[in-house]
Amino acid sequence: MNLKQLSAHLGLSQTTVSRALNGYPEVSETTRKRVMEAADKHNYRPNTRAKGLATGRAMAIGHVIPLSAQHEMMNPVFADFIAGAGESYSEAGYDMLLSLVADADQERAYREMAAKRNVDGLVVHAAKMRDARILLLQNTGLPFAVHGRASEITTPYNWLDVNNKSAFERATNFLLDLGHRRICLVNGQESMDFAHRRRKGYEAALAARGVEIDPALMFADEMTEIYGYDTVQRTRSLADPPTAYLASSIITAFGVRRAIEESGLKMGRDISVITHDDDLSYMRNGADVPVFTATRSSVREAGGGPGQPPGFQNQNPRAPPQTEPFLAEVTVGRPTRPPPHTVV
Amino acid sequence: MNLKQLSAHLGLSQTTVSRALNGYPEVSETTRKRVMEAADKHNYRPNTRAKGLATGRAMAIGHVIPLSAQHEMMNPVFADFIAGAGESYSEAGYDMLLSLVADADQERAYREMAAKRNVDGLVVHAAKMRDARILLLQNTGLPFAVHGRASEITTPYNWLDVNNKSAFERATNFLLDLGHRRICLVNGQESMDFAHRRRKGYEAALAARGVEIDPALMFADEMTEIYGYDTVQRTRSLADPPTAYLASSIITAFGVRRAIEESGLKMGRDISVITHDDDLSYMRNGADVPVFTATRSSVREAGGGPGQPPGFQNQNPRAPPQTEPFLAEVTVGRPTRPPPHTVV
DNA sequence: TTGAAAGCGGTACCAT
DNA sequence: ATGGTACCGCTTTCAA
Repeated sequence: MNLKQLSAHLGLSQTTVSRALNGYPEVSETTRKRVMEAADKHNYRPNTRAKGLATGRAMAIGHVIPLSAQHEMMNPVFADFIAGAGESYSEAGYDMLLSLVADADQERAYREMAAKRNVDGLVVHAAKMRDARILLLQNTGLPFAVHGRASEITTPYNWLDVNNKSAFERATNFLLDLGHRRICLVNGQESMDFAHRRRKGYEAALAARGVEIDPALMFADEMTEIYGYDTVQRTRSLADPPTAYLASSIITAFGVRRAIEESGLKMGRDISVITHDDDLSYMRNGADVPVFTATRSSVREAGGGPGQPPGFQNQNPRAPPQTEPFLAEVTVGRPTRPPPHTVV
Repeated sequence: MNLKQLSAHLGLSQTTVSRALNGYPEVSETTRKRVMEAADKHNYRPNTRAKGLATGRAMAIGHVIPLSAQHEMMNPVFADFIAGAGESYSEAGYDMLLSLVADADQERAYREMAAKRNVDGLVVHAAKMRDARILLLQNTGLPFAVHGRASEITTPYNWLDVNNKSAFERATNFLLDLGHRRICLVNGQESMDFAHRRRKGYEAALAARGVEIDPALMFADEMTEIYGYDTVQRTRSLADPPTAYLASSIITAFGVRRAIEESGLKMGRDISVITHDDDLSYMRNGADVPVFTATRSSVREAGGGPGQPPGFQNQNPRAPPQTEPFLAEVTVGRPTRPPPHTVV
């Protein structure tokens, strides 16, 4: 059933039916009611493509994931973000387009998206410290927002990020409070912005207590299970091995635990592991610029008015910051060896 | 730059330019070359919506994930499937539409998709034993394929599934070979088709060796970490506790391991844990029906010709079965207690 | 308050 | 080999 058929069926013009359906004020209430009921009865839905052609809007938001960061999808934060965005979009009548693009094709991919006009805007995932995509996108003119940040990019752009630094500062403080002084950071690759920020949080916590920041205890790599495993193996042979591990991903923590089991150490007594997968207190890039918001609830609350792509509109600057701490997994204990330093 | 502008620029009709660009044979090679070069130079890309309107095809495949199975996204198999599909789609000029739909809205959602015509076909994820979506979709007339199977649905439909039964049969045999006889199955909810099949595999392996199938060792629930944890706690107090755990998800295995650590048992000596997240030998639903194929490589090899939505076409029946075993995590050992039964 | 008609940006049929 | 034109389904201006 399309508009033509529906209007013929009603003995009205397409114009009137269209107006009635889209809430234009000049339609009489009786007509509108008739139209609405008929549309409902025949399960009429406007053809997205035709509507888009006529209005110039695609009614879709693209989400871009670099193929290299494909495993990002296995991240609970990502899953939550996507679910929240998806829910919000569908409420607003938008579709979500997922694009996995190979790192080499980035440029072509974005130019194509801009030219094909099948999305109204983009959300870019897995931001790197100096993310080339941002400059690329700024040149295309396609509206976009970044999930994460690119700290080394100075031109302004919209972003939404979890509070990585404070999350890791908090986690580190937690371990320090238990008496740990040799805390091993099992971090993601430093080219990823979040990993860099997490290290900053870890270092800040140590520095605040006057605990030595030992490069031999800081690791950065792709967050696989085997990486967690190897890191433990490597650090057990140190002269002064860590009494705690702070892992950046639940998968990596899995590997850490497996290695600890095999080493014969008693978890929670000899050793602690904390996986702070993410702390979902999202940060926003300012009050006076359009931002994209995530997390299920915040995406929902930011849901757009008619004609407003959700996530690309102004955000109430007085809204309280979102705080949904998300601890994927915690196993803690005090170290058995006496703390080598006095607590400051 | 649109077709009109491009053709004006070239002094040709839109028809000719369109034909040149779409590879129609009646265009002279000189003209085609001129057109191609101009299109390239001006970075021309046909407007997706206009093209779709004219051709009646959306150039997009929808992927549907029930909101209740949102955590499916954190599954490595799912990530791989999506990445493979996405890659294949973009090569064929298709987009991937992701739809997270609430369980209650299923009916409405599918009717809408069918009516809005913004996808050419659907892929349904997280199949249940008796998945109502299949009947729903069959009524809409929208082409679809199921990732997974719905064993209790008897009407024919297209599906692609991992070989859950044989994967778990294999894993169970592995443990049996090590001498284990009390193997605890930490499975997903039995309403999910894959969980049911996994149990069948587990049971088949036990039965083949004449090992008792003990309901007290079989668990089924949502595959969270705490579920794995609780299951271990619960089973340690049995008169004849398990010497091995076979977990259905890496996350659940995480919980199993944590509980074992806390119990003081020595992993790999007192106890074994095996997480067989999935065995990617995909099964196809027959040689003479259109199927959807997944896994990165198989999606790629099934990539459609022009005008053929990838994944909804005939598959070469002589293609060798895909075999990419994927063991997320294995830690094994022989049980310390003497095997209570003689090995058959 | 309603309707006719002109686009939106392509494709494809029918001529030439 | 190339071009004119109707049409895909909807929105929107202009006129009535």
